[in-house]
Amino acid sequence: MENKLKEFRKKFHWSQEELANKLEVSRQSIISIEKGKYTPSLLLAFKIASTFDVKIEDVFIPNNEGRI
Amino acid sequence: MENKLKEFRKKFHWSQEELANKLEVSRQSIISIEKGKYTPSLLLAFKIASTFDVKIEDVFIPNNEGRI
DNA sequence: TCTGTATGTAAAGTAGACTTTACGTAAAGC
DNA sequence: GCTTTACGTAAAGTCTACTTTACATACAGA
Repeated sequence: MENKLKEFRKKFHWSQEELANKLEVSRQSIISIEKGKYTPSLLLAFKIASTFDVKIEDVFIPNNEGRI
Repeated sequence: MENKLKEFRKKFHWSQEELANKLEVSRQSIISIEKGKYTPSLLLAFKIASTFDVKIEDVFIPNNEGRI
């Protein structure tokens, strides 16, 4: 699962910590998602999309290789 | 997190087992999601949406009360 | 040089998504 | 009555999303 979290965050000029606060998650979660260490839950994905005022599909791109 | 999984499944005239096979998950997962026992992972949500040829937002509706 | 801001790694713990197995029930058809 | 199909519950196990804490690095500015 690829994502454009970092691009969107930069676009809004937010630090990882600011974004974490807005999303009510830890900064570690932001780092891990940006670095592709894991894919967020559906709920967090919804929150991320609405924070950037876009659709989930605009931020997250599922891979062929994507496991369930 | 509300969802319209059952509605879409009925619309396509699929049993829970058929849908589970298409999505490559267990029938238990389908039951649990339909019954609202848990919300699927982002990857599974993507698969569900593409199976019904709609967007994630068409199937899943985040609640106000939604925890992360 | 010291301080603050931003980013990153590592490790251990908790909660929940998902699996497998097994069993229960109700309806439909022979 | 028996079998098949569809739906549901329960319980125990695995994996991973997410947390907290602590430490490291690099850069900017006074």
